[in-house]
Amino acid sequence: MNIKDLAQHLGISIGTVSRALNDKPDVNAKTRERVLNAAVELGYSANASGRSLRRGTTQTIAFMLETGQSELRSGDNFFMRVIDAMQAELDDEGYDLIILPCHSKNDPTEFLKRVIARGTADAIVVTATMKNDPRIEFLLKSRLPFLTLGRSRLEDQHPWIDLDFEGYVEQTIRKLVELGHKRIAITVPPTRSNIASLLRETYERAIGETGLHFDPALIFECEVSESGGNQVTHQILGMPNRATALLLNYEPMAFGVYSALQEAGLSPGKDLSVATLRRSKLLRFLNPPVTAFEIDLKELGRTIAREVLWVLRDNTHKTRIVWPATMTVTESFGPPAEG
Amino acid sequence: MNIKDLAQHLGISIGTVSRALNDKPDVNAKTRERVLNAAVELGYSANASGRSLRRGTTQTIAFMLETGQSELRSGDNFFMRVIDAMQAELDDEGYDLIILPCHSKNDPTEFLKRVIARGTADAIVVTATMKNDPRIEFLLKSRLPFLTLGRSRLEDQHPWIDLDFEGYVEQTIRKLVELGHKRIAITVPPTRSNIASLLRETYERAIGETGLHFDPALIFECEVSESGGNQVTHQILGMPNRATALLLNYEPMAFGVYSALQEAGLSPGKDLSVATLRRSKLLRFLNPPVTAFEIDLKELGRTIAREVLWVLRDNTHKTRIVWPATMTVTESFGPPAEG
DNA sequence: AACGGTTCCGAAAACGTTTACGAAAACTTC
DNA sequence: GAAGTTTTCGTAAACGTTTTCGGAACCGTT
Repeated sequence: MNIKDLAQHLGISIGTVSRALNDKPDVNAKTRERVLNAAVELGYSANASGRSLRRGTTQTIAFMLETGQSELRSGDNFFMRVIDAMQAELDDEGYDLIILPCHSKNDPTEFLKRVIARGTADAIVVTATMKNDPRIEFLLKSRLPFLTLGRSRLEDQHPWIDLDFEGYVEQTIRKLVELGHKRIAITVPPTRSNIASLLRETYERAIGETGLHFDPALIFECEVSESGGNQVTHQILGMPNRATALLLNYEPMAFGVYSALQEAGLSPGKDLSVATLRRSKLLRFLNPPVTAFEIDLKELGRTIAREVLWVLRDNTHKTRIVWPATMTVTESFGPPAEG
Repeated sequence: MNIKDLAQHLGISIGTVSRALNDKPDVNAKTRERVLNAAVELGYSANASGRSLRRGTTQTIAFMLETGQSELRSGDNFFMRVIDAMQAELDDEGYDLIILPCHSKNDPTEFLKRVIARGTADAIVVTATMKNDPRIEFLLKSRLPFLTLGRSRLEDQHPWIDLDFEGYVEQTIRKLVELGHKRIAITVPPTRSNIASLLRETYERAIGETGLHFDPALIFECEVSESGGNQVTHQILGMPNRATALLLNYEPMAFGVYSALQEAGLSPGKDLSVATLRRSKLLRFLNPPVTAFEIDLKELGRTIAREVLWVLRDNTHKTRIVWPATMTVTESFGPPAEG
């Protein structure tokens, strides 16, 4: 089913058929209708390769995610929800979404280079940004419009959307200080991710602003997983002058924290106040419920879609969005245990 | 960076460049090497549209998943893991994997039709099959090679890979009967999915084989979610002659079951034996651990990749794979409570 | 030096579109 | 009814690649 077949079937030229299908002005209303009807009747849809080749555009947005990373495996499918909403929004604009899973064993920059050279997508969204991200440096030099989900060292040079990690750290610390806490611990991923440095910096600043003593020993590099939460809790319990509160950055870690406390005969909110970033359905099964921040993933996905299209159409558009998260304080917060 | 630019830079014709890059026989070893070197040096990679147009093949496998479905939201990212392994395997064979998220608000058959007409992929993997699946009927009429992850009414006419739901139901029932259970309940999704009918049929057959009385009231249609598990447990506890065991089909449901039991002052394994299909990391946080079946998702992903390529290269190849799951019996199984 | 046989390469067609261009036809205006 | 204007359509080039085909260039053999 070519455009040639379709034209032959209608007895007109392929040029006219193409114009009719693409809503070009110079085609008679009658013939346009004939063409449109025949197209749906014969199930014609323009071949993607031919169209892309001629147009130089693929009507496709790529979402690059590095699989094999634990952060993808978020208990409640962070990415699935975002992708879902993105697809819906892009579809409305006539764009396809393709997800490029770049396995962690591959060099992501090489992967990107190939994607660009081959012209698989008109724009790309990259996730899991690092402070120093070679992918971003490469994309900046390339011509491909892109948007990052996460900031970087070069954040003033590229459009990005990121979660409000500062708000998370600041609000929880403020609340904990109100409750009387003096030794507040935080976990950071043991990676070069931008999240890690952002958490560190914000933590130090927020602690300073409250007038508390900043103790680097309260920053725990730990695996972003349930067992990571477990380990860090054991470490805290073994400290001489132990922390009375703990900030997590990945919700499944809370399970590890809770189970470690339980083993020790301690309880969250009494012996250790616990907070985590994203409220997910999973967390319902923690008792007591954990203080967490709600994020509207559906709207986030829609926004990413809209913004990447904006960047695509106007490469001067500067997206700088800190995506809000709203705190819900629960019984996992309480005054610090006596000394 | 065209092939034309590359050829010009080398002072040879584009035909030779193409032949060199594609390992065709009739090109001098020296010039081939020159071409290859220049290609990596200048970062040339053949444009996808041009190549696809000429070749009639896209070197791309599509993985269609319908988002917005609760089953995708599996606690431990069933699909993410499968996709991860698929991508790695396909990459080795020079194929790209693209994921087509078809939002549930769209008509999946229309979606497919467009994908095929536009020629976005050389083959497609469809998931979440239904007993009567219009997508499969459509694909059978089309020329596009495909593989389903899940069986259907037409399972003898198309290649498929599916989980061993029969094994799951049969083995758990046999074990429960050994323990003395007489009233064994099962949950099935309230959809027209093939899984639902497969579970029903196997349940009835397996119950019959053990000589137990088959009671249709022990089949519970319920939401495939935590709250679904919660609701069904409440229903069971309210029954006059209540079930003493429950088979789930989606691991997060176990959380709902456990919490419902806890509210009622009952405990899993003592008052209600509980089993579920897929052991995931999530389940570690259930106490007592739940009897579950392990599935090797990495190998499953690899196998899907290999099989879909096989089907692509030889359309007579008949994939019929029931993917094994191995049971681990835990304290969530026990003899039935006294009556 | 003529000849058959390789080896290598360039020219050109083809894949399915879109679009610039020009021309035919229809319609207006005097 | 001629001239100008508008509407509508066909022709052909172009996008970047692969591949067929034919022919140079080279080799060795007579």
